[in-house]
Amino acid sequence: MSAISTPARTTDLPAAALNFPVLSNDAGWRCQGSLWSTLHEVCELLHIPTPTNSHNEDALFQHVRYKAGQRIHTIGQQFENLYIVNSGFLKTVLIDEYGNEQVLSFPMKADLLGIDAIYTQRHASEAVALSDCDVILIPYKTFSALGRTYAELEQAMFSAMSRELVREQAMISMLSSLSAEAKVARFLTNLGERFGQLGYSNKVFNLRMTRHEIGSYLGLTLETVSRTLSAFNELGLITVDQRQIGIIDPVSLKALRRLPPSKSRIKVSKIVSEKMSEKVSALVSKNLLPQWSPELAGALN
Amino acid sequence: MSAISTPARTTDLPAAALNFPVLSNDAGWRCQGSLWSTLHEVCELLHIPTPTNSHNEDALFQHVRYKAGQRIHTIGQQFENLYIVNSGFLKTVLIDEYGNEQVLSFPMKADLLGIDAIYTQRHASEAVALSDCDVILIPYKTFSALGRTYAELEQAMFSAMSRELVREQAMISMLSSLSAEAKVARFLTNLGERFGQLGYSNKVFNLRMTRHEIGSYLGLTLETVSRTLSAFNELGLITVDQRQIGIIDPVSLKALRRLPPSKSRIKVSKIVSEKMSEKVSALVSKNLLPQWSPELAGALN
DNA sequence: CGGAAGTTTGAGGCGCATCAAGTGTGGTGG
DNA sequence: CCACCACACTTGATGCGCCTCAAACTTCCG
Repeated sequence: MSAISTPARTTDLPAAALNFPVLSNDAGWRCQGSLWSTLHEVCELLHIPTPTNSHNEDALFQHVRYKAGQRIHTIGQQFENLYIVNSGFLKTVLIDEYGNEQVLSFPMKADLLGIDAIYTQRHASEAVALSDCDVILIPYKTFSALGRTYAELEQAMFSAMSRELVREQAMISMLSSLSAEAKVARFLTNLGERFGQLGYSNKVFNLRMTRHEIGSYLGLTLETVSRTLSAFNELGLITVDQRQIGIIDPVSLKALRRLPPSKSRIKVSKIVSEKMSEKVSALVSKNLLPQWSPELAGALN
Repeated sequence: MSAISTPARTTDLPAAALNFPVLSNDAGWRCQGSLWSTLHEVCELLHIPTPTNSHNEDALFQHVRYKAGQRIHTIGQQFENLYIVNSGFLKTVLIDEYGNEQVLSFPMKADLLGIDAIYTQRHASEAVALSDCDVILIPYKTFSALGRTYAELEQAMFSAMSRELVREQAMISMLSSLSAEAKVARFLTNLGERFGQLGYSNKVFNLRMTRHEIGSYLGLTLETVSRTLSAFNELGLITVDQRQIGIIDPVSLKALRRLPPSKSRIKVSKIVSEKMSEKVSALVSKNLLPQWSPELAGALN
């Protein structure tokens, strides 16, 4: 991961002369693309309405290309830009006090990066390209100014940050209450759905990340991830060929859970398992069964 | 938790007649306080600079009092207000599809509630008073309008949301990489620090939440929380008397960790444990030792 | 072609959940 | 006022889910 194969740096960036937020940092060389996007194009990418009365003389936003392995920003780096993924796949990671990586997300097209830097004015996490990427650079100063002009923009930003907050809350809930199988199952279906929203197949796709990165993201070891994928494969829920995933039975995958973690609430779990255990265990091997699923619960009423 | 002892609802709310964001929901009766705060007072509470040129004719913000057990907002409830805690202690929880509670945070004075509702315009979580509370109500419409006037306000909001994002990221990291002991230790020291910032003692304080709620927050069972507290007590790191906690050795508590979860990075862990194991294990019983702490790492160089 | 990195699979062990029983405690009603 | 009950907490016994360690295999890339 951290071994970045830095391509030979041929020339210095001419853009450094501009009073634009300077592009040079130690995260690695970036091949400066010639593409620039208008505010309208950016809004379209993010699926937010273009501000009314926006003029063409509004700022243009620079595209920057990154090769797989390069970092978009690093922890502690001065905050200057927000980033929007235009194409490619990345990961964001936290590095703890002892050098351990914690994967936080796998951003892809239309995702927004860098908002965790607003508070301290320094990036709290690191974003690394998992494939070649095209990223749109939004200078925060420019964004702020635009926000003062177009209230819709500011509103969209609040909305995006709120959504991210909710996503992380769901992550927290998942991390502390789901079994390893359920985590992997959800990971696969969520990834499929995201690919689907981007126009790709939601059934067959390539994992861009290693088992290790998946494990870090889900709070598991890479061995557990590998074993779980193999188990799903044997059960006929998915097909696995290295990083090529085919989702065969998305319904069962989504239903895959574990018993409620404790006596938090209703005490039906025991009844369910007593009534259904032999029946269920006959259906699927091990405890990879979609037990405690809505269907099951409904079937008992 | 979910068994709220709803006080006898004596009369209906007279305030429902106002065109103010209506105070009546099914979350329970609220004793309407007579207190109102100015924008200046709110900014002071949040430790953000009061907008320059702000006039006294700016909106006033209503205080609302809640008794322990009452809900400030519920999941799915229409989003109308942000809330700022003026006094008291609460918890925010997510309820999953099967009724299980997931505690997300324990807000106290100066904390902001409700920002996770901006995205969907419905509250994604539930806020419950753990003690009698005084909460300031900020109608989102009012806030938006003020934000358009005072750019500093909007900036402060972005900052607050970004901070919350970073906090949740740290939570995710902790949930997936720390041992039970380390989680509880961090929980105690963090809580102490927060009390300290509010002017209370950071060494001696009362837990306002049950072991079950702590467990939910940390991704543990209540039994494990209880056992860990007892163990810390026997080791002389803290004192425990029901919910009364005394922190005796904050340094060791903070240093308390676990080995890196895997071969994520540097491979010194083995060397460390080989060199130090007998020495360390002689110092403290079990594996409650502050191993892999900065001090230890430094001691080997 | 060789080495590094990623992946799979197995064997074994430990951390924490689970189940269970008993003790304290605060609130409620007799 | 005390008795009672629901609830919170403690502590022990047991088991299993997932981590850890290890070895072989595959893929990729210089």
